[in-house]
Amino acid sequence: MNDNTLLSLASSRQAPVPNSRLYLQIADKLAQQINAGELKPGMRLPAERDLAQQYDVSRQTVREALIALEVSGLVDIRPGSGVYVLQEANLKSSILVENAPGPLEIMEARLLLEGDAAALAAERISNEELLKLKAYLNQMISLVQQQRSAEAETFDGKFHQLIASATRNSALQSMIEWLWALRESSELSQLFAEKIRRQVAGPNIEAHEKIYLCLSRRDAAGAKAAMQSHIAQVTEAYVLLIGE
Amino acid sequence: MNDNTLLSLASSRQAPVPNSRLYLQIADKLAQQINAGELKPGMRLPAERDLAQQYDVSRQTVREALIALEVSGLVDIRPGSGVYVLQEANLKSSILVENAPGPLEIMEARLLLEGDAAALAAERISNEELLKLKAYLNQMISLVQQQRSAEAETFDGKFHQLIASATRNSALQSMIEWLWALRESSELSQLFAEKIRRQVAGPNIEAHEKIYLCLSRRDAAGAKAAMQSHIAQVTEAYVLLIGE
DNA sequence: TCCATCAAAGTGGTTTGACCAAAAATTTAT
DNA sequence: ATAAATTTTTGGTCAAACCACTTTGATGGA
Repeated sequence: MNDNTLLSLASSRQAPVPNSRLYLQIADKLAQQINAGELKPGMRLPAERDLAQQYDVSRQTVREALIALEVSGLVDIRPGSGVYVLQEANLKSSILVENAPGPLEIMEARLLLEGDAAALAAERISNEELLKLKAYLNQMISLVQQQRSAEAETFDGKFHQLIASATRNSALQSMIEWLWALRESSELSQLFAEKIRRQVAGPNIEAHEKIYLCLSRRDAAGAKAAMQSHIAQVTEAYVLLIGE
Repeated sequence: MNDNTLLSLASSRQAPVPNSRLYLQIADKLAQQINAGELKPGMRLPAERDLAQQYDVSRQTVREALIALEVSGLVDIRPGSGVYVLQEANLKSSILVENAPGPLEIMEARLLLEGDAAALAAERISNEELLKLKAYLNQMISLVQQQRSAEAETFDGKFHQLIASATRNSALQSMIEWLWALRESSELSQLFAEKIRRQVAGPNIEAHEKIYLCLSRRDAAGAKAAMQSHIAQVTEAYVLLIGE
């Protein structure tokens, strides 16, 4: 019965102690009214001040409850206007990634995505960004020469991230960020990176220089080819490791 | 091929429209740190009072941001103890928070990603999947003939999703799913889709047939070209709408 | 009468500062 | 060394303001 629509951390059905957090109780009550159809889509809820009085809590608590509802997709908060019911059947499909992609899948996706991104970036990158890119490259070179490959890799990441940002496409940028984060959160990928770090001095300087060169020349096709060749090379190292 | 002429009303990460709601800005910053891996799972965030000082906002605002993150499933708030990071590398979170990519950004990303995906799929798709694809296509045709364009579009989505799945690359698949989910969660994109639905009968059957044909022939280059031409056409319709 | 304009009221957004209860860290007593 | 008592830290809640924006409605001229 106690549906506890939001954040049902509770496995216990009828916990004598309801959620200790008041704003979640309020959020649940409102969510139940919405799901029960008492509050129909399009309707405006009472003002925060009224809800506070109605449930005998502070306005602040009501606000927190409403924010929870908004993030859940149940209501739409319109500043200066009010809070409006959006939907009653909340059956949106979760887009959660259950089975994390493997290292090779990540690299294949990077090959395609970052290749395209490099081509786009070549046409859209600003001179300031090119300077920043060059700076990253120099840091990378310096750190590699000092055998500090681990630190050099952080600039490797920044280098690629900056190119993603230069595409002026936040969707592309988000996806590339995600792929890198995946790599860092994957044990297997980390293991590969570790092994490779022992074998080679650090990030491939020449490959990055070539990418930078193509970008500075606004050579989209060249940048794409250079980026894909770079990533393919790293992937190759992965494959060799697996072969062992 | 790379139709980079897509004008970019791009809202880059650098200069996002400062959402008037401060707590969403804070939530976004924290979410980005989590997704970027700066805040790793299990880590405890600074105390609310510290975060408030760090971001130069009130503690109340920080609380609201944290509640949004909790409902999003990124953090776990433990009263009396602290706020802990739950997961990272979750593309979903980018939808819940602001800074959602615009319609044209989404389409540009789809052009690149789904183009590559079609090429990969041409080489890897199974006969069973081809049959399923054909079935989707037939349903689409039938629904379009009955003027039920809205329903036809659901099979449009399934069609593209199946191709993404046929790449055998879960990273690619997740990203394409994410792009579609973005489109559906974006008011502006929905508006566009609605307007287009009134103008045209429904999904472009010929374009989908051509894609299917190339896939069945295992023609990677052809599939990529067909897919990109298809998406470019839809994008073109968007651009025309903006022109009005 | 109509309607553009502007003032007032309503609404969410944010700040400040205070107090509480529970968890965690520290000290004290055994 | 262990257990108990105490202090500190942390999130949870309340309160009273003020702000910016939206909505409403009254006003006044055409």
